[in-house]
Amino acid sequence: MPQEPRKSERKSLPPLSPGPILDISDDELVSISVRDLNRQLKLRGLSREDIVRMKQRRRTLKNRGYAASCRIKRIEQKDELETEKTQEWRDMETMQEEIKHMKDEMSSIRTRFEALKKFAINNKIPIPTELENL
Amino acid sequence: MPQEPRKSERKSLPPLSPGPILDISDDELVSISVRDLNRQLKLRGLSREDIVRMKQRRRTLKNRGYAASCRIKRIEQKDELETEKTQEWRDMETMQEEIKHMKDEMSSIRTRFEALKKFAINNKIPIPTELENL
DNA sequence: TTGATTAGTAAGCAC
DNA sequence: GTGCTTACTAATCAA
Repeated sequence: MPQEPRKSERKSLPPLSPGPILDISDDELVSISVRDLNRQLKLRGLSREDIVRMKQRRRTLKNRGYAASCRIKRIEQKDELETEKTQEWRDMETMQEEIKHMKDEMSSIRTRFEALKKFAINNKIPIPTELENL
Repeated sequence: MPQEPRKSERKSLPPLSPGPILDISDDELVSISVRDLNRQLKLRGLSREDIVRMKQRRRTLKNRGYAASCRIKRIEQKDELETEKTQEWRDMETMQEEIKHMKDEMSSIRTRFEALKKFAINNKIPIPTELENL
């Protein structure tokens, strides 16, 4: 099928040339139900060949749409993956901060415990062994 | 361009029909340098039309290859994203465990500190205020 | 000219 | 039949 050259514009395409007898726009042809299409075809008494051609045009138009949704779906899934990755990255940052905070707190506790122990030693206070080590 | 029907086998495709005069396989045609191609074309005295046709066949074969690498690249990038996501998920599990472990440790320390304080109180040992609270 | 990317086409598969 | 997916072609753009 010949295609008009597309400049920098790739969104639309000239409609498929209508059949020699039944002229119907691309939009109509993809929208119409098979029942109604057959009715129109019979009504206008198209030849078997023209009918086959019209069916094929419909199929082609449908395929054009399917291909488009397939591409859209693909980039949406990719975007989704990237979004999830970004979110996970944020979550990890939060957790890293939580860990850092806890480490600081732990270190502070140990320091103060050491001070307490030194106080006990300086004041000759005996501490039970099981309480001595943190 | 007519295409042979592809059964369940979509990896290869029958070669483009060779030009009417210079017969060369698809593989050779895409591999050969422009220089050598021109040389062969001149050598065999092909008509201008045949030359154009041969050039176009070469371009088409090249495009076939480009399209293939493009598809491969796309799925590789997707795999890469998924692999990274999996790794991040593992990292987060590790960090969760680290946090849990630290929480346990912190809780243990507080418990023992309380025991120590109770010991001091029971033994009437005065502890400086600044050492009293963890 | 080459390589990459996009929309569109046709084929095959699954439902 | 319908819808989706894939390989391929042609057009277009960038280098």
